[in-house]
Amino acid sequence: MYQKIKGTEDIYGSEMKYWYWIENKAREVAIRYGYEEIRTPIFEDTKLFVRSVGEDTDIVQKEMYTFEDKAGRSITLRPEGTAPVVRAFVENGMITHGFPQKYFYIGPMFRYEKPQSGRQRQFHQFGAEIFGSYSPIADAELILFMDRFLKEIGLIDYEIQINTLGDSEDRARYREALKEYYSKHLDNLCDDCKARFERNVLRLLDCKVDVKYVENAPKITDFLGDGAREHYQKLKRFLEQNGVQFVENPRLVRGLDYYNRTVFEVHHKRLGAMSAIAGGGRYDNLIKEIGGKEVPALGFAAGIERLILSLKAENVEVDEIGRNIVYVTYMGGDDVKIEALKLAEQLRKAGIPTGLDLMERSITAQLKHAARLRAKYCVIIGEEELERDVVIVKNMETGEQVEFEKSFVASGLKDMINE
RNA sequence: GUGGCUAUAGCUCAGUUGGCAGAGCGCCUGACUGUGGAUCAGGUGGUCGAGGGUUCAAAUCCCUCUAGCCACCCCA
Repeated sequence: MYQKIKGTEDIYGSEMKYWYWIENKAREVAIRYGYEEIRTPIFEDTKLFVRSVGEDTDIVQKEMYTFEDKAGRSITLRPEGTAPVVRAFVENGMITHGFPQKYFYIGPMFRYEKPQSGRQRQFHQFGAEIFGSYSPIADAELILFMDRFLKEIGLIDYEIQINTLGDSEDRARYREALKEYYSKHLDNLCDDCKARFERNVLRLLDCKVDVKYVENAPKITDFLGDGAREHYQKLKRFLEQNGVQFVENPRLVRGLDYYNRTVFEVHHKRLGAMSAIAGGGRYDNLIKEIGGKEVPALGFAAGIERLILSLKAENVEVDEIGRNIVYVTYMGGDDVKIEALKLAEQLRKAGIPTGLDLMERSITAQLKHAARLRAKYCVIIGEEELERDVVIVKNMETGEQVEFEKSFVASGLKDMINE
């Protein structure tokens, strides 16, 4: 027997309503905020991700699905959504369309990680990007949009954390200071932190073991230049004045290298270790970095699987996916079956979701099946009705039955459904 | 990648010191043959995750692998 690949999921049945719910809300809210959908390929040139996400990041170091195609090109299944959108923006000359530009995407991402609940190797993200604005009003609007989306899918129990990483010069000075500070304690640090010290000092702030050193470590806020400081203060004020609940987390460092200034993460309080349901920030240098002009940008991405876990944790009721409202049942020979097919077709043409027995079961079994599908009405036709050009319409809630002349069934049912 | 727990029917799970593989739910059929959800009766359904080993005998004990879950790592 074949088994699905580790870390992948078949999505069907009672799970599907959550996907419809989130995807529909995502599209609806994004369009309300003036975002256009963009669909980029699922794989890209490996170099795009190495360059944008960062050579030293975990994603590039150990999590990418990279392979050679038949012509020897190095291809990578996208581990995140921003780099492809930026590539498309540059490659298609979208800069000529004027600023700001706002795009959203929904689709699968791939990272080779050890799976557990809320972490798959193929997972799905809803993300959004804004191109062109340096202003903190853009940061504020993006976070408002994300917050609005989370609220409208029904979530309450989450926390938005924000931080600033300053500009690259600020960060360089800060890194120096951190190195100096930690070099004194290097022997006492955990093994992970010793490695981080070499690879990425900022990550030391994330450590849950060496908490006592983190507390006394220098803070980025003391190293900010005027521009970054002002940007951060304005953003906080804009958010506060617009009723966005957030907390500052000076230790918030993100796993992708392209961020500067604003970064944020959203954590759901009822999830376990995989509590980050969304995250993002500003990346003013990325577009230039991968060969475009200097265009400021920012964005966020939310993990759909984790949103679903959050919805379930909060017992949010989501819309059921519509099923058959009407079910056509019949008893008799081929003449009756032909008529049943015609009837079902007529109803469907009229826009009514209609089921039809395909199993040639007894009328009892057909009605039983229709009841189980929670059809509101059954159309019943037999030899008798066929001869008289009528059908029976049965209300499945009340049990009432009425006869309809065949040509009026569709309009009659429509009226009954809409009342 | 490291450590721990787990894997039995479509789903949730029971299966004692090794001795004929079970229940509930679901699904199907029927309850005087042209009328549904309740009830009742019957039925369908398992390579006991895979492979090997020990044994007269393995779902049960041992080994390897695979997958899932939890924590770490990191992130969506």
